[in-house]
Amino acid sequence: MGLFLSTFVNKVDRKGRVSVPATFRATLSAQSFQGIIAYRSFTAACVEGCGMDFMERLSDSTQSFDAFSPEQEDISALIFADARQLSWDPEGRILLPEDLIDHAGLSENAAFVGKGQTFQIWQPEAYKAMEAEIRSRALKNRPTLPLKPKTGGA
Amino acid sequence: MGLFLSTFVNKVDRKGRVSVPATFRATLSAQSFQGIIAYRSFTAACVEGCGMDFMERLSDSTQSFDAFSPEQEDISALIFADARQLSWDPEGRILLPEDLIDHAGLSENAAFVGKGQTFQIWQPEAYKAMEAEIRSRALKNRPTLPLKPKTGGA
DNA sequence: TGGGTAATCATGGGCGTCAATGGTATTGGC
DNA sequence: GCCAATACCATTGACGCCCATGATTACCCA
Repeated sequence: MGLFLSTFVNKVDRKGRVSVPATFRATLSAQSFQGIIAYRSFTAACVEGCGMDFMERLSDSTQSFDAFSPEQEDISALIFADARQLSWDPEGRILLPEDLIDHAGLSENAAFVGKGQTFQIWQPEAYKAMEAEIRSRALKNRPTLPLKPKTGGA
Repeated sequence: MGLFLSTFVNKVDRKGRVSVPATFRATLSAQSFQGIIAYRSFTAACVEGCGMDFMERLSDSTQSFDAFSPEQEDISALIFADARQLSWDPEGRILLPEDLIDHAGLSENAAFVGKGQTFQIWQPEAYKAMEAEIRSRALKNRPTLPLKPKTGGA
């Protein structure tokens, strides 16, 4: 399937360009759109990233709401209206729009944080702090995850 | 499939012309009608936009109402009767009809707001206000979206 | 096992192209 | 013949593409 794993910190040059980690690009290479979809997280100071396939899955999922329903409206505004298609150049870099940079507080460096099906882009220090917080919470709460049975070969 | 993503603010010139964002034109390029379908939103001060394909899907969906039913009547009046086909010129601009401009309160600029399968055209300030409201609500409510399983190759 | 080599990836900067925009000309309808 | 819609053209500014470079990693062979 191809997952987004690990965390990579890359430089943001003075043009606002930043290299998408090669492994992330490899994960996305089979998709129709050669680039990433990025939108502002509506809960944290970071940028959400994914591929076009995931966006289309999101779109399919909203179909369970009726057209013109309020839920449909909100999700659209938060995600689809905010999403940008950032195609990468031949070297694998994307150009980060100004408001995404502002929202995540990016400056010198950007951290690409794998989250499985998707990934996030953080200001490295901010992510470090967030990670520490999550880790300390995990020590207390011991979160669990019900494992789905393996989907046999098919 | 091709989704309408992101938000683009373009100028409305003194003739009432406005460029349809190139990416929107690209998603519509495969369709039969080279232009957009536009009608007044019946819930907000904006213009709804889509391609001919979506119009036909809407038409199919109204079949779930009985012919001559009140719902069928209403939807027809609200959408089909109000919809117009705006084809773009060689530069990719459409001419906005007067009543659409009035309904959305457009003047200098027009914001093309992607909504996945469709898009909307807003007066930029009005959309900003609407978006801020949705965003603040999202911070409180933390909306979630049940993801449909990936439509495996089949 | 260690050194050398080649390939890949991240980075920096210059240049060409296309999209958005504004204006003018032309055509067709009333 | 006037008004409006559309086609044509010209400008500019952002973005995409090309080059070159450095650094790290992976690979190969002695």
